[in-house]
Amino acid sequence: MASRGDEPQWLDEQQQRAWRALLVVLNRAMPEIERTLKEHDLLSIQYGMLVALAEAPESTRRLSDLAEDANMSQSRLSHRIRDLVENGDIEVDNDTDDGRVKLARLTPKGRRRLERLAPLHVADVRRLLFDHLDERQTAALAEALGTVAGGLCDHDEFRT
Amino acid sequence: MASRGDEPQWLDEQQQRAWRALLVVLNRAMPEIERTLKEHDLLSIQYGMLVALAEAPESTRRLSDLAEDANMSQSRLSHRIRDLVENGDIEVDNDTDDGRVKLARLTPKGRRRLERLAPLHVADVRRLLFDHLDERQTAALAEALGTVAGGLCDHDEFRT
DNA sequence: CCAGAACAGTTGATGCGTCAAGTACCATCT
DNA sequence: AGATGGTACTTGACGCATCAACTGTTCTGG
Repeated sequence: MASRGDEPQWLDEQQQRAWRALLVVLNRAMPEIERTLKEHDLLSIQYGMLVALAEAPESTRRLSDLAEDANMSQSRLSHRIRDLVENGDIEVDNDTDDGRVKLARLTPKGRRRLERLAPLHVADVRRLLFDHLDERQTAALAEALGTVAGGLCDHDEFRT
Repeated sequence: MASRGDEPQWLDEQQQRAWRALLVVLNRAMPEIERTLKEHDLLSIQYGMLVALAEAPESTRRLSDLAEDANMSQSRLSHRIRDLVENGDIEVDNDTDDGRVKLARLTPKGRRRLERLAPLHVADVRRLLFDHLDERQTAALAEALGTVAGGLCDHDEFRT
């Protein structure tokens, strides 16, 4: 561990390198990935919603859980789910147990759409990120980012 | 499932883990970092512009180079630089050599602003990312992301 | 030279994300 | 039962990013 200083605590050289590289990845790779999805009339946040539903039991999730998955506000979810419903990819029903809750369900049409898009999306991710990395680097990346992600989610659970 | 050369090429388990963790980092850490800057009336893209200028010789860069740094469109830069100019953090002058070009220069006021904000920004980055990682993980992250970033920039330079 | 292409930057319209305010429902306590 | 507070979701306004269209400047080939 670095010196637990009282001073501003700058980033050391490794941290600086990692941080700047992360920003480059965000600024270069992400827009391109988004672009491919947008050519098929989906935002990446909507793609994520379809994936979350496809992986859920009964292809169904509460809207608030769906929002939590992607760390997005309920407002944003409400806005972005409209298109998916109008397009017939998702159906939304009131929960019979709790009148406040609504349940989103992936329709067969939505699933087909996801299955059609997934290979294109994965191809982007591979081309932009993983084609540059060997197995060792990929494992190291998964471990480091996984640790950070775990920390972020734990930390979030303590928030009020 | 035979491995024929023309099938979709899914992500293997490590890649899947790395990719999902990266998305979590983006969705959780980045908004929080942005939030701190916004409390001081700066977008993170504007913070990046100030940093780029502070590191440039004469604290000066061409607008188009500034846009290239952050991989943003000239249009976006044009919109976002307005506030910085109006606020006196940056001054913009025509290049005497090339009538098309404008040069952005960080003012002393802008530099003070940056120096005031940097510690807060770094504290966020440390808290959200690097406090979760030991030295080995940080080095691995820097190496892997650095490789990806290098690949992205090289690839970009070949585009036209 | 000069015509066209390429480069540098700006502007305005449109769509998405954020925020504040609102409706509706449920849980708890007295 | 009624009051209070918390949860789930929607809506509309506003700010930022994207895109297309535009002005103005420099470069290039004939």
